[in-house]
Amino acid sequence: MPDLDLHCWDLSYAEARTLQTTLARQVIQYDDLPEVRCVAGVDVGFEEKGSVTRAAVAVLAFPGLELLDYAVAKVPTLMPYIPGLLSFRECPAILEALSRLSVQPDLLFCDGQGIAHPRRFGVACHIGVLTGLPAIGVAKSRLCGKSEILPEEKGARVELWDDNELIGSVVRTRTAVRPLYISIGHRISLNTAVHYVEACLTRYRLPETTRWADALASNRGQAVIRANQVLGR
DNA sequence: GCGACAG
DNA sequence: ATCTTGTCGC
Repeated sequence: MPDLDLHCWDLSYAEARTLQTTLARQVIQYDDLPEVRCVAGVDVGFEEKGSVTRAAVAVLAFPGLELLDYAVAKVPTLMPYIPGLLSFRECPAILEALSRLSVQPDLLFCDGQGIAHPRRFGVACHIGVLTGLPAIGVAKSRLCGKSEILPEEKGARVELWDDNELIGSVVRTRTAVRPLYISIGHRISLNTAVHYVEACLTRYRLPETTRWADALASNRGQAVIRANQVLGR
């Protein structure tokens, strides 16, 4: 095993790509997760014209989806957004937020791709491998790969392929809305990943995990108040 | 050389 | 991602 500095984030783009290719071999692409009693969603936003990265994590009970815990972290932004290198920009803040949780999730939903990535190492894989947590990539748009036309009805699902590899699923979570791109992050199979995403849906395009994280990460403090009410404080 | 391109 | 209100459509 090479001596890698996994927590050095200000890398050259070439170094970052090489690290992705190396770490991709550590992704576990089959089901290796405990009984799922709580799931978490992560979301990242930016402040101060992008100089500050803000990450929010929301932990929900499963399958009830009640909010159990949450955490928000702000750290200086070190990398710009480069397609394919998103995780190097967002991971520091996400890891900090995860470390502040008092309830650790059994499964993590990440905004962005898992293995549906040019080097099979999107942000969901990066967070999964570094934390050891089972993780799923839940992206709102496509980074790479091709798929057949997706029917308009809720529940429709087609495979996402790239370079003769099955890298993800394109899933219609509501009728006539843009689909979600779901892929393996770590310690879970594609079918199980899609199963859990669908189990966290209510009446919206995004799973509740992501919706809670979005609300907590947004600038309006209303969400935090709501969170405190739910937590009984 | 010409697009494509998670958030 | 972010700047931002009301508005059109299923």
